[in-house]
Amino acid sequence: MAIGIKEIARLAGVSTATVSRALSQPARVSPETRAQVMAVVEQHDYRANSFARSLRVRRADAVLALVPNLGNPFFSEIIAGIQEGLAPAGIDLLVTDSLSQQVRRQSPVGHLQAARADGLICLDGGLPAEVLDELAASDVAGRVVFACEWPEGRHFTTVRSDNRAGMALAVQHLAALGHRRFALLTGPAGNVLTQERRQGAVAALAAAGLSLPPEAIAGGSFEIRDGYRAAGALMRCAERPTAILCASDQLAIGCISGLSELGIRVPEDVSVVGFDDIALAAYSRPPLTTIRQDRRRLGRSAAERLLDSLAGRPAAEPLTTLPVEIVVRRSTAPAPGRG
Amino acid sequence: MAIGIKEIARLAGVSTATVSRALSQPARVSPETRAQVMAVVEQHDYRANSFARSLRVRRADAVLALVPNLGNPFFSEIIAGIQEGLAPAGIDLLVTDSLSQQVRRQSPVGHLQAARADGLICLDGGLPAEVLDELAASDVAGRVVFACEWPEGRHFTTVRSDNRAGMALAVQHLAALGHRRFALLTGPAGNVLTQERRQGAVAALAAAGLSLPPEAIAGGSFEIRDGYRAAGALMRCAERPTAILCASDQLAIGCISGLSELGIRVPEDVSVVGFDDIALAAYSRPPLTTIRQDRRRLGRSAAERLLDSLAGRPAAEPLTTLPVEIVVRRSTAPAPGRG
DNA sequence: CCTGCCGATGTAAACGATTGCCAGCAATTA
DNA sequence: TAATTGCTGGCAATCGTTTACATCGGCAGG
Repeated sequence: MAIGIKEIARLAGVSTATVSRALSQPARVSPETRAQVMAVVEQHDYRANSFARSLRVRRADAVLALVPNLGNPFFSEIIAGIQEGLAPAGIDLLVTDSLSQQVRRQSPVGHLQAARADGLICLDGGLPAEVLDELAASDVAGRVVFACEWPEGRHFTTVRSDNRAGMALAVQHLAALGHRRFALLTGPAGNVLTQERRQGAVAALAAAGLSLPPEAIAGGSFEIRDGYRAAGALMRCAERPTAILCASDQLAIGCISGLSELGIRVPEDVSVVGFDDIALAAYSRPPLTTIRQDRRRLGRSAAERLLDSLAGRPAAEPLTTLPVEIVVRRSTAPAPGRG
Repeated sequence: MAIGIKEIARLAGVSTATVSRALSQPARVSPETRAQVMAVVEQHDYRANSFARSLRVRRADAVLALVPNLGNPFFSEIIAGIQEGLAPAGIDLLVTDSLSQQVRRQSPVGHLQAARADGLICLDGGLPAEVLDELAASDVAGRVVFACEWPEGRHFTTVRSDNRAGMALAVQHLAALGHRRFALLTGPAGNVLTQERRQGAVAALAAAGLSLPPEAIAGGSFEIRDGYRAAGALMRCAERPTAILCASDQLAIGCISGLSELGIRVPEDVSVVGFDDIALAAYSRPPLTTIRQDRRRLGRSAAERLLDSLAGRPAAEPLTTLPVEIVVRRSTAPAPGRG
């Protein structure tokens, strides 16, 4: 089918070694020979078989990204960032999701063991312990980077946003608007982002002399639907909150939607802050005040970290924390009665 | 580093041939031998080097998905569907975007030529002609499937949604509500979906005895921002439309946002219909009436089509058109004055 | 003129699996 | 008893590269 190096060598009247060298280390062959080889190469647009090459050099030139759920649009921007970081190095990107891995009972480490990928970028902080143990094995750990989420109590290279600082920004913004009664819509239980953001919120509230009563905490996923559902629950609190902190923009949008069903106006009656700044945040009604995390940069940074590590220049600091910022739009306003 | 088949063979006291057979054709070795081999295999959790295997069997067990823009969340669901269709067959998914390919001046065909991927699923209908020519080459064409978008005037295997029927459903719904003055927010010029959807709209309007004046057509991308911008333009029409057909949900959401800035209420003053039924459509305000296309199924179907084709059972019909349906929510209402 | 060196090229051995072919052996059949 | 059949398992070629090492002129220095 496809033409091979032997045939190119024959047509150019040189040995296969020379063809190989003409392509990968041009300085090693004389200009005339190189031109001669290149002519034949281009004429047949020959491309070296990547498997033979990978087999020989023991390098896949590919990395695997493991995503909790490929269908979740939240991750697309991160994936794009990863791709962006990988492309200049000519590294290919394989993707798969944790779900299908589990279903097929195979571990992502398989790809590394089979030499199919040189490294792994993992966006799922909730991997089972036995998988984490595999990843922590000495010959694998150096080829793994966690991005966005990460498993607790482990020591993998990790790139993440400053989740606590983000929640602190949200709290400060709302407190400055005079809000005193807060509620929190959290993500899934056990998720590390849920915990970080909650702790960030609690700490910032404490710093402002405020607290978060247990009944003012709802949620349980990052999904729109749960934001919608939780709106009702929060409004049944004895002390109705005037400000709702959400662990994701999706939760915030669902929540606003649920509030409006109840005849509660945002931001007049209640202020809502999201987290992430997804594309739609600016165009939801009302436009959402939220914490922006640069997901593309997160991905790019993870890719670069991994590339460094694969090239044998491990970062001094295994933990990279990217800054976040607050984007004030129109879902937040002064607390009622302080107009 | 990783253990090889030779070592496994030695430890199990058999030849490499037997190890290979024990793993890939268990029936070919006796139960005792198999057990013996498997014990050693599991003890070292040996995984055959995928490159050596691919080199020998001349199969990558991987396909490449080419996406116009990885960062666009619209595609994530399709990608998830592709992965879903590929996983049962044990095929890996490589992804890249058209943009980074262009920047690096390399064609996606390169991956096929280099034997890195067995096939290509292309979500970008706007590839340059020379790339399409490469793809149409006889030894490549059978390994390519277009999904969602497709290039016109070519004969690639294609899986798509019934875009025309979708627009017809939208028109019929609005016409039944008494609307007579329509506007259309289109996607990017030259995009095949833009054309299909426009033609679907025009045809359905004609069937209802209605027409679409040129000044009632705006847009130019599928992005939110352009929906927002276009809202103003449409409202400056001499004959203000009472119904706006949008080529994407993002356009619709942007448009509604723009209309609300102008003090125009949806659906009281103007009805708006989207296209796609993205996750947020149900939770935007008002909840969006839209045409649902099953993006996951689209991806799955494309993967299956490609797998069939790679396995040498090409479909009788190169074109697969998936049904769409209308989801009526609250962004549409009877035309003003017909309460 | 000889020696040594250097740059350009070729030779051939890996890389790690799969698989066609064949041999050995036991069980079945004539 | 001899011949046939069927099942196991080993040998070795093969997939298409890369690269260590050998080779071969040519040229400069002695």
